[in-house]
Amino acid sequence: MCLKIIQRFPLRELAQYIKNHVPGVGDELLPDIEENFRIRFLGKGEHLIREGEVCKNVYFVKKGFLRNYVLKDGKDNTVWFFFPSDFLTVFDSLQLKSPGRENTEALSDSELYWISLENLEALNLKSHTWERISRLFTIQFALQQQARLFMFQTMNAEEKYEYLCENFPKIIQYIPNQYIASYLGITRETLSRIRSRRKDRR
Amino acid sequence: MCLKIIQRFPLRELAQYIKNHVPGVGDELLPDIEENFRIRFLGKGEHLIREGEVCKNVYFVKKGFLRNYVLKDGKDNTVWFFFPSDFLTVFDSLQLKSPGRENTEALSDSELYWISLENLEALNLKSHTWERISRLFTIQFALQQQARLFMFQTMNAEEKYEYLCENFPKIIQYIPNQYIASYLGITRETLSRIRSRRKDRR
DNA sequence: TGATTTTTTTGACCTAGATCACAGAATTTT
DNA sequence: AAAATTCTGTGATCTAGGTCAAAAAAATCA
Repeated sequence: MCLKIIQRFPLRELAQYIKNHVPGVGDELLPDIEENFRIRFLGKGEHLIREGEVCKNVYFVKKGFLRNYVLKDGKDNTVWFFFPSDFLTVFDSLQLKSPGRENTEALSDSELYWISLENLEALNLKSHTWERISRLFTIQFALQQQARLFMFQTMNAEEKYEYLCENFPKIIQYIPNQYIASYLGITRETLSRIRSRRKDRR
Repeated sequence: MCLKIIQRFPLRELAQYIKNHVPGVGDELLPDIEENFRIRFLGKGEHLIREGEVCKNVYFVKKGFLRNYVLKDGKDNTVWFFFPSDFLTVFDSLQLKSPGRENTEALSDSELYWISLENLEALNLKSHTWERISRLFTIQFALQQQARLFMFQTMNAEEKYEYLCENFPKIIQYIPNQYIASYLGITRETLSRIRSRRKDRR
């Protein structure tokens, strides 16, 4: 009885998050969650995923913040930042079961829950509800990608930074400028100049 | 009996496409497809969707090719091209039920099947199989967005064009260069110079 | 088929943002 | 707290790709 409570306790963020984001879903998921998710700790600076690996898991950030990046011609391109209550994976590697180009680095001490794709797909096959949950989170991912693509296709350096300030204040607040620049596809120097011009204007 | 065959006939591309792309799915979908999809014709140059509208349907291209584009500061940004057997919608507008920024233009006389999101969601709710089909096609969409984003973040003009030639020869083959340029986020002039340099080299 | 419109190419120039090179601030380590 | 490292800011240049203009080629129309 007491053990049961202790077991459940660590996964409450995840269960709560799903309940908040998928209408009509309740506590019936808890047993599946408990059986299938595990926890993993990462120290600041440690890597969770390296390019060339096939990513076989989906992670959920309990604590900390992390960054996915791709190296191309020695240049560091930040793909995404992850904060508590974000799902983290290398989407193409996971879905295509092929080696990925992305690396995942912990920017602070972090705690993650994770499930293997194999187990997640078993849940999706077994239960319409899990299939629906997976679909809804895939929609969220697709919406993020689409919005970011729109940013890259239509905005200049300054507009991209403004967009970030308005829509992702958490990134501005917690992430070092060098990574923000690499996330926006501009150099540290350009970002620095944008920031100082911006300060002048007010 | 004969009527039934006639009714079914026009939707065979769609049913076949789903069967080809979703493992373990067979003819049991046909009644749902017949009941929920309608056909629509568009002449070359006609618009299917205008910015500012809430897109409430998902389309499937039976014949022709089309283009989604966004206008920003008078500049035309091509978002995507659609060919036979592609699904077409304005994803964010559809999912968020909010006015979209995209326009859809037929680049040739076209025929589309379409279903309302309302009816599609009813199928998703009623049937685990439809939920799965929807999830798998959402994954495909997300993969496309991710790959395109990678292109924008990491490639220069010439690399983007090479990437297109290798991965989307259909676009090179059928689409006027001005739209290819706008799809790559470069000017017609730059594309023209890349193409002539390329011709020189061989 | 020739006339008109649209698209593509080519050249001369320009500019947003990159690169290079340091100096000053912050962090982190000892 | 001093030393070492890692970040951020600023100036001087450079360059990929944009802009403008006008000709050549291709597609559409009558």
